[in-house]
Order: sequence, then structure tokens, then C-alpha cells
Amino acid sequence: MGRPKNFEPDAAVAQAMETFWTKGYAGTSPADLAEATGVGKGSLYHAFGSKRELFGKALELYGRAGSAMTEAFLNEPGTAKERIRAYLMLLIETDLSLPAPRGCLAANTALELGGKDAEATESVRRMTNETIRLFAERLRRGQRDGDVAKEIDAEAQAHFLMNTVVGLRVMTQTHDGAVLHRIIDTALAGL
Amino acid sequence: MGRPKNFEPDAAVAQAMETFWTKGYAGTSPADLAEATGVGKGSLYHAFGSKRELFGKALELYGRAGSAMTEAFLNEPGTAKERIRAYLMLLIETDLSLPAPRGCLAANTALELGGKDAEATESVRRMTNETIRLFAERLRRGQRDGDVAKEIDAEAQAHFLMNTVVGLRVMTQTHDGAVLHRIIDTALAGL
DNA sequence: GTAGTTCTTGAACTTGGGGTCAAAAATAAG
DNA sequence: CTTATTTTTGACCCCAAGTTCAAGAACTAC
Repeated sequence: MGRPKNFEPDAAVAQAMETFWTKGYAGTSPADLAEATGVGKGSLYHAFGSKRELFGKALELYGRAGSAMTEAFLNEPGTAKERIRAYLMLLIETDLSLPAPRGCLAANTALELGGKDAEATESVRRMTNETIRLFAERLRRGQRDGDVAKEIDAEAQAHFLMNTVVGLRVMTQTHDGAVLHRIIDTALAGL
Repeated sequence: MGRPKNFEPDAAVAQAMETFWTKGYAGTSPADLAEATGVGKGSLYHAFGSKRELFGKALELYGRAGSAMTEAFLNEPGTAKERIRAYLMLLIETDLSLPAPRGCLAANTALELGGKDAEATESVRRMTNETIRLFAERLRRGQRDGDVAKEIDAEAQAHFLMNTVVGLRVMTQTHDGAVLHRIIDTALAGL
């Protein structure tokens, strides 16, 4: 019943996510979103209520997609250290291959909206903790598999790795691949 | 000759810096700047030309002040590791003691303006490299003093520390002191 | 075909951002 | 006191952001 939607909401959210990621929350206007999604401004408001709500959906999607890709990537064949290194490399290579690096939507959001938007901040916190969990899990598996030293505190190491990732995704804005690679090497020296 | 200025430009830049730091570049309006500095909007434009130019001055000031404080702090009595730990702790404690953490103006700028504003990005890069230099210098002194292992690559370690600092200043937005302290401990384990 | 529902479209509205300007107010030099 | 110079002040402008709305279009059920 009723006129059918002219677009797929999920696809629109995905396009919106890309735009917010590239231009930031404040830097993205309703007009930008309309152009990126190919959906009229009015329709977007009709479907999502407000820019902020659409951003919420986009953040959620980012979290789900990121989680899935992180989990899959960490668990491909190899030792924990190999997979973690490959993961860090992937992140910076992907970002550096773009016309302009855009970092991590979650980190960007934390900085842009941190303090001003409790819900967004909380969302980022959840995402971050999920990634930390995945790191810790992979490290513990490494300990069972024997490729990670037993003495290592997987939890602490996972937090530390998360911090390193966040740092890298900011430093991508100002430093080149060679520098970032050395940072990864140094960060993983303890594993 | 001519009517004397009603305010001290340096003080105005300092106030502007605080405001940009707290609210971000885009998030700070000319009206905000006028209120923060106590100087009329018109006067600000007369004195500084544009919001962007004032921001440039503020960034410069941030770099100079940060550099000076980093250098002084790293070189107080103690081993390199002790001083570096104290420095990292200071950064997060300072930020956490604020009503709302605001991270690092340089990192915030890198994320907000990275890609869009080449000059700002370059300015941040210079600042970052200066801090890296200070870390490396302090580490080399530690090696001469005998409190840092000779095998350590001071340059690589300095880059890594910088990355850790950047990470911490983002994670301050979402995580508490206890977590951040453990990250610092893990990061410094290799020293 | 009519009713009822949902979506689209384009115009319109309100607010605030970034910036400009003309007039008045301080000063120093002569 | 006049002149030249520099600041201040507050009104004013233009434009884009974020949102709303009335009208019409597309569909289903009867």
C-alpha cells in the first residue's frame, strides 16, 4: 500500500556513510547527501527524519561493516602477529590510496562530536570496544596456538593496539607510508 | 599615531586558540571569537583579516607553546622513560580534568582540515615532526646517560611515541583514565 | 473508479555564518 | 585646532544550512 520508495534505504545509508566519512558531519550538507544518494532532500527527510538521524544510521552501518571485516581479516590463515600486522597495513594502505585520506569515521566522529553529542560518543565507544574485543580474542587464540607468548596480557595489548590504530589513522593525514610502516613495526615489536 | 588598539593581539590569539581548541574550526563562529576575546567582530576582522588567518595564528601559537612545554617537561630530572611517561600522563590528566576533553588542537585540525586545507595540514605536520624530534633527542640523551638501551632506534621509537600520543588524545574522548594508563604502560614496555 | 496511504518534488522559510562598510572615536604631528 | 592615521562599533549583506510543507504522483484494497 502507498507509493513505493524510489530508492533503497540501505543503499542510501551506505552512500551517506561515505559522504560523512569523507567530509565530516558538519561538513556534509543535506544537499550533499541528496546528491550522493540520488534521493531528493525532501525524501531523505521523509525517510530519515533529520541529518543527525541519518548520521546515526551511517555510524551503525560503519560499526557493523568494520567489525565484520576486522573479524574476517584477523582470522585468515597466519599467526596472530602476522594477521594483526596485515590488518594495520591494510588500513593505512587503503587510506593512502585514496585521493585524500579520510581516516576512520569513528575516530573522526569522536573528535568532531566528542563532548557535544553523547549518543554519538557512546556509539563510538561501543565500536572501539568491539574492536578491542576482537584483538584480544585473536591474541588469546594466538596464545593457545602457541604463536603468542603466554606472559602477554591480551587485554592490555588489545587496548594498546587499538590506540595504535587510532593514532595511525590520524597520522595518515600528515605522514607517508614509509613512516607509518616503521611505526607499525615498532608497535608490534613486543609481540 | 592613530587610535591605539583596545586589546592585545597576542592575548586575543591566545583566547581564539582556546576557543578553536574547544569547539573546532568550523564549530567556532566569528561571534564566538568576539565573545571569547572580548573584541568586536569588526575589530577582529580589521586586525586579522579573516577567521582562517586568525586560526593560522592560533595554530602557530599552539605549536610554539606546545613545543616549549614538551621540551621543558622532557628535560626535567629523571630518566628518559620516566620523563616520557610523565609527559604522556600529564597530557591525558590535563585533558581528563576538563569538563569535556578536547584532545590536541593539532590532531583535531589534521582530522578536520586534512585534505581540505593544505596549509593547515602542513602546519600540523611541522608541529608533529618537531615533537618527534624532541622525543628522539631525549631518547638519544638517555642512551648517552645509560638509561636507554643502545640497540634502540631512537628515531623509530620517537615516531612510535608520537603515534601513541595522537592515539591517546583521541581515545580520551571515549575511555577513562585507567584504560589510558594501561595503554601508556604497554606502550612504554619496550623502553 | 474511489479511497486511503505513502512517497516525491520543488518551493519556501528561518537562522546563523562569514564578512563588509560607513561613520564616529582616539591618538600624534604640525 | 587641524590633519592624517588607525580603531571601534554596529548595522547591514549575502548565502548556505537544515528543515518544513503543500501539492501531486504512485501504489493497494475495495
